[in-house]
Amino acid sequence: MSDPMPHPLSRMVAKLELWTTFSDLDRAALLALPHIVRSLKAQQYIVWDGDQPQNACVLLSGYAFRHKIVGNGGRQIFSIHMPGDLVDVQNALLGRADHNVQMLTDGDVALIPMEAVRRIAFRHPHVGMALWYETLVEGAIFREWIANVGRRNADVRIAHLLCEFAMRLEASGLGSPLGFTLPMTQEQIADATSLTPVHVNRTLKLLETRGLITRDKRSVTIPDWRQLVAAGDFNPAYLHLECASVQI
Amino acid sequence: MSDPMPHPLSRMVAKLELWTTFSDLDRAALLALPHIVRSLKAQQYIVWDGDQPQNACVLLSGYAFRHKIVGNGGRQIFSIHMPGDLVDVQNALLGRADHNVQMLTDGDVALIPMEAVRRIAFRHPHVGMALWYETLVEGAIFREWIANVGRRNADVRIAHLLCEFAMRLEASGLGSPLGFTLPMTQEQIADATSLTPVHVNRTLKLLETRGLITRDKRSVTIPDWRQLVAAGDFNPAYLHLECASVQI
DNA sequence: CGCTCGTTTGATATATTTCAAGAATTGTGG
DNA sequence: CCACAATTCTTGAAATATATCAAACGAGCG
Repeated sequence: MSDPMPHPLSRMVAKLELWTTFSDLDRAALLALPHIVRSLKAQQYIVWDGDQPQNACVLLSGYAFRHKIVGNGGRQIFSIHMPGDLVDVQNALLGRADHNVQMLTDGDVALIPMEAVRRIAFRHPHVGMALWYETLVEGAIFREWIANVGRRNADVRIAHLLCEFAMRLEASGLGSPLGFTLPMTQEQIADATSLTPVHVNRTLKLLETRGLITRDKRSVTIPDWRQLVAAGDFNPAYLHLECASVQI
Repeated sequence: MSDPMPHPLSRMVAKLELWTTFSDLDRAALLALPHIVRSLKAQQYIVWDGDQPQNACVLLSGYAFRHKIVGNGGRQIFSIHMPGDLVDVQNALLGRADHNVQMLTDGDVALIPMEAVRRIAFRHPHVGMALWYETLVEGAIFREWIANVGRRNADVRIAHLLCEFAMRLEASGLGSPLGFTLPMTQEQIADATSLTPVHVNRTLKLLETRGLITRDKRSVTIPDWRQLVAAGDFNPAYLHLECASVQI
């Protein structure tokens, strides 16, 4: 009488349904997408900058991130992904990858032939629409990151990153948003906030001193959500989760 | 025997056709989109952060930009738009605007009821696909901006901005990419590159001293495209214009 | 248990910001 | 079309947030 094994893509479907309502047919078509599951190790690449990937990729478990290396050797991280996220349609659909997608931790991914994704978008307009929405929201998040990296100080940037991660965890129904493990080294946090590992270290310490967070290794607890939101200049509107009625 | 007055939306259609091939029906449906044309003055807002816009918006002439104001009062510009660009579907489709869209210069826009856009995306899958592509490419550009602002020095950032602008001008078939007028004040350049107006001024002067650009008021000429590309760490791959065979 | 990778801390360097004021350009009303 | 007002641009000097360099410390792993 245990839970039936959930379909590997069900988390992704649930996430897409944040944006539209699917008919049973739409849902069935999504779950019927051909795919193979791969287990990957931390640090393993899913897509390399310059690749011509043939598959879309859904993260089933673990965490992943996207990044690019610039001319002076610096690395910039663009996003952190959690289970259920479509970690790559962009590169696959556009034909040639313009950035890297890499595992942050060990985890599983599902690879879906891009042709099948294209087909489902054509034949099931609501699915196509949901994919478009997904891309639009991602764009909104990128805009916020440009502002974060461009116009906020180190402490605000990091607080903002923590708020976003917490809120997206909550929206994905993964763990508690006020106490979680941030699966990133300080160097990775630095590359996500355009800082130096050294400065990230000092700034995290500062946030802790200010009573905004508590840390133990990589686990973070947030004693007072409102305070962290204020410190991080965090306005969740850009995540467009209204309909999902995510509240912390 | 003069040119027939071109359809106001034809530039937009041409731009979308960079991403797919349309049937005559698709093209006709796009040109038949209901719309009203508005003339706007420089600085006028098209969308305010927080709005619930009911229309998508196509830029017909002039320049526009998107930006957001952060908590400390800083402004971050996310993109510069030129004629033919869809300057707003994102806010209209997502329901509530998460940033501002504003005219950079005087110009005309076409407002299209969002419902009509949604309908055409449903009924004309190739159009829906092109819109999705458009959004994906925009995401790629945002990623590059995150990297630009986050991991490059002032001189490289500004050179990169100039390269992108030149290349997109060329791709849009507007003016010459090696000599153009950048319709931005130095303060706006500062907000696009996350710098200070003062520092932009000094850095532009530096680029000029290094022989990378020549300036006269707001017009810029690029004596040697390759050199500027090198100085700006500019790799146009992220614009995904391959098919458009844009060469400078 | 030793090694590697990540974290922590200190001292110093630097790119960029801030503040301030004058010059030039653009816009505008008479 | 001129004169005044308002931006925008330019330049200098001083301040600062963050980067760089360097080294020790700690924790996980084979």
